[in-house]
Amino acid sequence: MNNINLKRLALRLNLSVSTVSKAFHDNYDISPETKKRILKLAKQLNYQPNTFASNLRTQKSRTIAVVIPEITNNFFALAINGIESVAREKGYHVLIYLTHEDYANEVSFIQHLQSGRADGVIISLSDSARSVTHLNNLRNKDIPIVFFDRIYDGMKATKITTDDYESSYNATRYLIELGCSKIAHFYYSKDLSIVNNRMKGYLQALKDYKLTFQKRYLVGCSSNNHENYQLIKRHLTKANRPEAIFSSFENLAILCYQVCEELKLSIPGDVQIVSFSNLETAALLNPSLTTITQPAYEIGQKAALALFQALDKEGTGLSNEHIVIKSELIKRNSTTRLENPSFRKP
Amino acid sequence: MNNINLKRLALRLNLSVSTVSKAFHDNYDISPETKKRILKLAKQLNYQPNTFASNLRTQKSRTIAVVIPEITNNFFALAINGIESVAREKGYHVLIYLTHEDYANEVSFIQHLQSGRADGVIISLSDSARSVTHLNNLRNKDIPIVFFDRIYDGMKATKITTDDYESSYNATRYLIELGCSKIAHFYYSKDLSIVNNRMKGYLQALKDYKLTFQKRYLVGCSSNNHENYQLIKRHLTKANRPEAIFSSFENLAILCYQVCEELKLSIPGDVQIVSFSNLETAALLNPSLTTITQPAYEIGQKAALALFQALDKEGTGLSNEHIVIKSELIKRNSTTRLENPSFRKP
DNA sequence: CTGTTAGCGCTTTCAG
DNA sequence: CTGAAAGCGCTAACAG
Repeated sequence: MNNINLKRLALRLNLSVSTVSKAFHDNYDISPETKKRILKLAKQLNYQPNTFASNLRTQKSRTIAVVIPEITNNFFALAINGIESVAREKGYHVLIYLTHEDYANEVSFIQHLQSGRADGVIISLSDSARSVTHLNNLRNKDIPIVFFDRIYDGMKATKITTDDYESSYNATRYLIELGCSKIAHFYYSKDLSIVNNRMKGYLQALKDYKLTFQKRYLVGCSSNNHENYQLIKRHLTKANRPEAIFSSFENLAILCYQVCEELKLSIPGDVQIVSFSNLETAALLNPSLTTITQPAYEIGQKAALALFQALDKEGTGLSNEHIVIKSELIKRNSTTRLENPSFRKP
Repeated sequence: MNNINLKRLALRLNLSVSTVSKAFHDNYDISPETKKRILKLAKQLNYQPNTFASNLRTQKSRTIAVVIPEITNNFFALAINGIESVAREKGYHVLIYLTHEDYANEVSFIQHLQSGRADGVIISLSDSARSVTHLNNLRNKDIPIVFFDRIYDGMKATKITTDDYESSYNATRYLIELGCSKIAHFYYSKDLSIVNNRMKGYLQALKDYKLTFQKRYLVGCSSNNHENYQLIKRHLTKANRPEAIFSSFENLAILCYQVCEELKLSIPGDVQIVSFSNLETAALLNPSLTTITQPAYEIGQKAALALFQALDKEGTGLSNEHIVIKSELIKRNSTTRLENPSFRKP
């Protein structure tokens, strides 16, 4: 083991371990020359302090954990991008945990994170999450939590969401103003806070515009896309098929596209579609997709900033702030195109 | 600090620390009843062993690091998915580092990883990577490295790529067989292994089919998409504009789409486009996009498996295997559609 | 089957 | 300005 450590470094310099250690932590009294000598040899020998030893000693990991349902989804990918950008700036490391919408995974991850592996946790709840004792356990160990998008309201913690209710309301109104009266809403995971809010916005818009709500236009989907495909197909084949679709999730909208293609329904000629979606490139490729787009990168950044704030004033009582960020209704139709496409920034 | 640890657990049970410790490491001799007692109290008190203490002691972190250029890219997102799936199965944790194609970031991440924070590293090189002393430093600390997609050939390590040369050759041939003779190739980052191989496949196909290579159809792009947009526009406005485009990267293909839209060129009527792309949904939304699609999830899995193999037989000499995985040419045109869309699996 | 003990490598107080 | 020493929490060899 030619591994270099403080002790060996000290030995070669005829200094004590503590002196050498101090050289790496500026604030200590140590003569400039010795410091220079130490740093020089350290660089030369390519010395890297052992993370675990210092973590153990200081009880800090300089690491945050991000727990999300999935990553092959532009919203979460962008959010991680935002989180990583501020974490790196602060010299923190980022652990990733993917629940794949499985509550058991979520519990096991959170349970493990009590080990101190991370100083704080940013989480977007899994689809099937119910009990939250695992989250309470974590909190009892003074590990701060920040929720984003799929939040749990019952815990004192910073939460970051978008204006799901308002944007859904506006999207529905947009469809109504286009002249549609038969507007279907496709959703799943009724237990998720966001799903609920989106549905409420939809229902309220119908109400305000005096459209009678029809139960058959409220379509709860499952997590099985093949089943969903058939379900959607059935709905678009019926005599009374909807003139417009408002979808809670991008992948449901994509299924709608595929169904329309199979059924030779033109979009937006036969059916209008508006969906939550952050898949900018998809939208760019298909000019008839109107989307509600969440500023995922900013959400990620905000979440990370909130977490660091909590870490800084640790113990001073937890923030219970609920930050709501505006999402954008991006209207497109076959004749207009997006100006200044922002590509896959940043 | 109400934090529970081995010592406190032992105290409450009137046992020694070591006995308690043994209860958590099955293989030791310890009476079934004591073990049960210990585990019971541990669960009750919600005990979680301190990661850093055991890491420090065992010199193992049960953590791997993934260093990639970006994450808002379906290829890398899927790859992480694959990596995470096998890591979780093995009880490993995953650290994420995003270089944003910046070599300085790559160096600093790798430099830090010598601290032992991770047992091994999976990396796809940054765009601008040149010197590899940082990688050598890491290797000197016996931290295994696995390369994927954007590999560095000069180091003894497992490397996983797709058949870039062959798939590019086939894609080019496909365009030729459609009757195109003026085929442009758009690329960037000539230093990347994959870019080189893709270009070679393109050139060889031209040669084999006796098409004279024209320098102006070989278009090197930059990392600035706004510049690229203009560049592509210029190329598609010229009198002698290409009949087909073969693009090394998805985002360049998307720019082509946008340019075509602006110039009112129909795809595939006026211009055929084939591109490397893993953005399945985008392809689904736009039926005229023909893609070379890499099995990113499998690549991630293979990379992780290779890394764990290296970790297992640590010191027994490094593997220098180069695994090549086939990518798929998915042909689409406006009249056919994909059968059995796999959605965003898995 | 259980306990004692010696560190892993680092930080940090305290004494010189 | 430098050094000695204690200890973070855990593991594992060794003794009993």
